[in-house]
Amino acid sequence: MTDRREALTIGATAWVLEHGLSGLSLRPVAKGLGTSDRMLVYYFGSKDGLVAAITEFAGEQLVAAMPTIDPNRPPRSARAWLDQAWALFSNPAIRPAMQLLFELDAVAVRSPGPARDAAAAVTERWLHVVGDVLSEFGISARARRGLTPLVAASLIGLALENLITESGTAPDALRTLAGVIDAARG
Amino acid sequence: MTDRREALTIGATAWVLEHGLSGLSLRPVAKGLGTSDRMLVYYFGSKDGLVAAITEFAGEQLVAAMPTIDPNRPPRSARAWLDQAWALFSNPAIRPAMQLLFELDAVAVRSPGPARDAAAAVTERWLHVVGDVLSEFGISARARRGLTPLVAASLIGLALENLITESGTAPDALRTLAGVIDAARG
DNA sequence: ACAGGTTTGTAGCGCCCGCTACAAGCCCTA
DNA sequence: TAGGGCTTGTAGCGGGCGCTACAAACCTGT
Repeated sequence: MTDRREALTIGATAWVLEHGLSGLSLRPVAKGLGTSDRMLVYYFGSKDGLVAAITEFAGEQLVAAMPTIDPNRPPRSARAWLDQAWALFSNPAIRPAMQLLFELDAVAVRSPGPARDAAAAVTERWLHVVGDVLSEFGISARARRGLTPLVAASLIGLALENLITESGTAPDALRTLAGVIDAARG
Repeated sequence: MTDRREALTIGATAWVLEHGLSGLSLRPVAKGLGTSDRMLVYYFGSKDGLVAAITEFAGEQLVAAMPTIDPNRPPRSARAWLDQAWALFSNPAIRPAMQLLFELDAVAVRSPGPARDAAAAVTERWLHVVGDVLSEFGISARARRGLTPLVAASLIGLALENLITESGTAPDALRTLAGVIDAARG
């Protein structure tokens, strides 16, 4: 049934969030889900099918988790939104998702396929979200053209750096970035 | 002998640049190098030893390839240096190295070990290089504090985005970033 | 109650994996 | 030239891999 397949997809994605995508093999995943490799092949056709389903679902989850603007609590400044976004990116509970994102990126960078599709969707959505936020702050379309990809790339780069080195430079960078955004409001 | 080990490390790194690090297994690598898996185990102790040697060497290579300032041809503006750095990052010949960098990052993000050490070394070196460049442009230490990690993270984020989506937003972002740097020269 | 399609369990095939035992080859010293 | 360590080739072990054949169990509509 489709329900069962969805449940397995959700469970397998959770397994991947915890254990990583790279070393995935059917039997351990199946055991973790209380089923057998036979069933995973039955529902997903092959290991590639399972991985595709996981990446697709994980991509949707990541897109849904983007730190957009809450209409009920609109941030009062660029700084406030950046802090809000950074609090999400550096939240330990979100860490597995960030790890999976960069794992997807690594696969996507080397070859096309479901991983690249998912990574590209997440990236484009992220650009869109940042663009909306900047628009909300009254930044002109002309200024947004360069500022949107700059802000989006900065946050991704800082998140990656933060996961690797924990050097703690992000707050300073975010303060500077907030100044850049404020200056663009004109 | 140590010479043989170094030669195998170099060759294995080249193999990984072409084929990726994640699916590495001894026999294909050995065949590619004209030797046997037996020899790789002999010289590196185990597969983990080989991977550690590769990541370490690749990390050194990446560090050595950073787009620092050429004293003979100092760039005349932030824009010029950014263009120079971006030309390197988006150079097709460098692409395998960028792919390996993000593959190392993905491993590093999930667990400590040689990959994290290498990735952290590359990241810190990159921060250092960017800091030097900004200093060269006469930007104060105070302004550099936030600007250095911002510029470093931006370029990494843009490089990643560029490899995944080829959306072509990087030039606009770089133009904006150049304006930010120039403004900081005060 | 029963037939027929859908779902699941058992067993195992062939393959590649990391790694090792063993012996032969090699080269340097005496 | 003989000995003895460093280096290499051959063969294979145990195990996990993706995947499949086959049959039992299950559910559903009549």
